[in-house]
Amino acid sequence: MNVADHAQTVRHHAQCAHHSKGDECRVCQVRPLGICSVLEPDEWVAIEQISQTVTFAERDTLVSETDPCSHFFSITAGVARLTRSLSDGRRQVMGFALPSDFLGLSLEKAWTFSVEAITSMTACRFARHSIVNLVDQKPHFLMRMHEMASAELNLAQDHMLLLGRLTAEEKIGTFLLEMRRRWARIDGHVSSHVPLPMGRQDIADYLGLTIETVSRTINQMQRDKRLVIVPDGIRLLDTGYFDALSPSG
Amino acid sequence: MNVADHAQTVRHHAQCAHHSKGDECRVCQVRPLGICSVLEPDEWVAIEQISQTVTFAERDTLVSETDPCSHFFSITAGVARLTRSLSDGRRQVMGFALPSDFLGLSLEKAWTFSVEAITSMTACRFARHSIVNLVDQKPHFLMRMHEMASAELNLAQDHMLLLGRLTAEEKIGTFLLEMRRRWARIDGHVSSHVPLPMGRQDIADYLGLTIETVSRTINQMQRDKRLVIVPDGIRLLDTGYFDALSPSG
DNA sequence: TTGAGCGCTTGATCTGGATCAATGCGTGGG
DNA sequence: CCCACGCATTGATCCAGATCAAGCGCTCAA
Repeated sequence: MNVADHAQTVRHHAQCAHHSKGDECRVCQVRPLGICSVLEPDEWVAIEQISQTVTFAERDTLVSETDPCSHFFSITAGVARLTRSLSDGRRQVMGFALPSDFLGLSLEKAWTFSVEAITSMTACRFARHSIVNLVDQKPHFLMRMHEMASAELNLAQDHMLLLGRLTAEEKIGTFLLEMRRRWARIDGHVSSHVPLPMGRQDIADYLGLTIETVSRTINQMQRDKRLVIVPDGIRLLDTGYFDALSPSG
Repeated sequence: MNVADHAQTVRHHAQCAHHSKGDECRVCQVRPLGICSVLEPDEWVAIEQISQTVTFAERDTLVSETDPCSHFFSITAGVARLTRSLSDGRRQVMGFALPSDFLGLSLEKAWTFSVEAITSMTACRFARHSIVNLVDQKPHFLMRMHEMASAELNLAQDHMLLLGRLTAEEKIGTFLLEMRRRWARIDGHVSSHVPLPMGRQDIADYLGLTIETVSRTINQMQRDKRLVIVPDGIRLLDTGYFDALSPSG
């Protein structure tokens, strides 16, 4: 039994405790941003009936690279990392999943990466067959899946350019602006304060660097007054510097 | 007027010359592999009516990174490179498009990469609105698009691991096996002979290396009797070596 | 036939980031 | 309170791959 199955059990108890179904969707903070944003009011019932709220603790594994894909997830709170690993331990972080992100956009029968909770998390969990049924019945839902997968592909291509052709300084600068942009979308406003819940090693494995290079580069930026390191992330001081550093702004 | 528009004109004349529409699809070599594989016989007519055969010469630009997307392409012969470039000239080759590959899977309104012909090419060209209509009317066609885009995303993630975490030798070995696999799918059988129509600089920009490192690594592999360099590519000698080199076989 | 140009190879040297090696430093458990 | 452990930082050194610099060997045009 993997952690995701265990989370289901936990959820089952919680659900029984307050004797209601559907509260979650009505109060969902990320519905306008996530996969559900495409649903009409009369379809909320359908999505609620196939969803379960699940929670994960820091370091829990949501899915493993080798798992068959029995469930999809829509993240409502917390942050996870998506990783692929080689047998010798080398690891690439494919991306970070933030609230409103959907895991399983490809609709494929097996996962191609592991997902691990960086912070404690909550997510809506859907049985794979339920989503496949929904997609068969609601073409606009499939279209939404396709749009989100296409956006992912576009981001993946941005990241290929970063990994293949940017310097360490450019990689870090681009990463910080990317995180600022993603938090702004979730929070509804841009802030110079950029939370970084992931550790230095996760950042290194995302950017194709070592932990030492990540640490040195960020600390050099602090010495140069480009940013300030704060307990949960960084605060950007010289945004002009970062904009000039990053190929796409 | 870009090259793709010019190709349309050329095609228009060719079409008038043999007074027929639809011959192309009936004799299409890549239909079982490409986007059209999902179509039922009665739908061939529909796809024929919205497609035009276009040809490109070596070095032609099919689409530019900044172009709006007015047409999609399904490649029937030849090879192209998909690239993104930085203002200072640094370039990342996002991938190589081979026969049966579709350009425009994301269905988005603008291109996010340039496509340039490496060899002379032929392709089926579709107006964007025609494909969008088809997708609206035929959910299984949208599903096919989604499957192909998901496969692309998966490949992009493989490539992120390659760019971020593999050595030069591993990158080259993985690339050669990837090309062998892709040609095998098109040719219907695996061969130790792997055509490489792209130049060394294209390979370097695909793998995040320099042209010198690509050349040195391939020539070292030849000295080590792992492969033989032939005029149009390479021939693999020691497949065990390459399988061991590549993380995913 | 010649030679100009282009793609590829090869050699010499350099360097950005990796590796190796301590040292802080905050936090939670005993 | 203290200590242990996990993370981050910092310093010293190394090296894979980049950069700089010639050549080589096609092909094609004059």
